[in-house]
Amino acid sequence: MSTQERSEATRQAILKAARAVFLEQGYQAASVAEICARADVSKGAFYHHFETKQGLFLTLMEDWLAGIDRQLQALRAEAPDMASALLHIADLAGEIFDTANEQVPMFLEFWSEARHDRAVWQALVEPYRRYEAMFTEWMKEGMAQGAMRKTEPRDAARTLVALSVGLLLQGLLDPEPSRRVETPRHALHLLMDGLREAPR
Amino acid sequence: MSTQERSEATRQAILKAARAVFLEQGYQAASVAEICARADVSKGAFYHHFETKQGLFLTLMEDWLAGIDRQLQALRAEAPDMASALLHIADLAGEIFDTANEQVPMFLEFWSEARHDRAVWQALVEPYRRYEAMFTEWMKEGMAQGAMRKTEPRDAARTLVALSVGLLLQGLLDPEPSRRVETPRHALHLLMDGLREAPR
DNA sequence: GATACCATACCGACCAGTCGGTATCTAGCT
DNA sequence: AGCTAGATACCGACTGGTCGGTATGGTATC
Repeated sequence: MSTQERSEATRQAILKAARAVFLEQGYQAASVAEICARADVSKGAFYHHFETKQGLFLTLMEDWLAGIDRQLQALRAEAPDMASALLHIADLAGEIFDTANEQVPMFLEFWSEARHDRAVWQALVEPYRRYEAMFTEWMKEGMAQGAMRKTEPRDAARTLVALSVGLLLQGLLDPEPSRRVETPRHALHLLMDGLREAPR
Repeated sequence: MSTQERSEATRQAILKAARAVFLEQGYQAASVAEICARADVSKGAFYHHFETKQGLFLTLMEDWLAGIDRQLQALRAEAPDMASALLHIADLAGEIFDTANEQVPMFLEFWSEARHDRAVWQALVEPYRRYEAMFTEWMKEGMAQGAMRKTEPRDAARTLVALSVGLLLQGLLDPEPSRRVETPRHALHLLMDGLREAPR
């Protein structure tokens, strides 16, 4: 293995260990020493690869957000037709949410740290605004294509996001996986019914 | 002021200061010394009134949960008729959520700490289950009274809770208060439309 | 004089980050 | 090919400081 490859491997080992320790103990409680021990790496190596503990945390967050970006882009590419997409999204919701659930604890960790750390806050809010804008566009398309009734697209998008976030967090409280699949499916159906056509 | 009163005042001062410091810095980062300084009280006083830092945190959480309990009981007492309650809840949602928003940061603090602390976790999950059961009952009543269409009441309740939690967290990201009022109103309307009668 | 209430000094553990040093590799020169 | 200067990757002891919690003592109230 070349030096470069070894270096990259060390870096990845640190990132992996850090993710685990942050999840177990939380960002604040996690110690650099333990991350190093878990990665089987010295403190020198740690500070060679990362500026500070916060810097490492931000790197982790950027990687995570990049993953979300990719998933969303893929989702959009797969279903260019909003009408059919919205019809099926509720049926898929169960699965989607069950897989996403692994990442939720880290998401919570990012969020709660963001509340007390300017840099983390910035790095989290900016993508959130992007996602909100993106979903709003989707909603507009859905309305234009007649797949859903006309309402404030931005509020509709925010509602979808809020419900998703709520469902994911709810999943954390639930030990039984069946509810983590069924409730989102049901929930998205309910919301989509409300979004489809005015009843009454 | 009697000794008892003074003692109680000290206790309350500590609780108040602790709330502020926990909100500003988070549970882990908050130091007992700073809480004492903020409450203008010595460390001796602190450890006279509370077992540990965690004990204080749990007390804070119990008080907070007791407040929720009271609010929910009041809500239920005010609207014994589920049919009309569900019809109006969406219109009221904006206000409700705007007032509730002050408490959300503390809620997040409880939740994220619960992920890493057994005792906190237990103290948080148990009431959550109670609330879920309570909402489920409300949904059942709503269905029995013909105010909403028949679906899984438990999933419907969980959906309502999830959406609420999501909206509250979303409010944290939003600096402009108008969205904090409008989005919940809109969101609850959408969900209630889905809950009312099957469209298609 | 017993007890509840509070103050202060202090302890051992721990923590993020530093720093002097080593080992390995690469580039350029001869 | 052999040699060397410098860069890169890494090591681990150490520092200055903070933390939660305790031990001990004082004082006002019952």
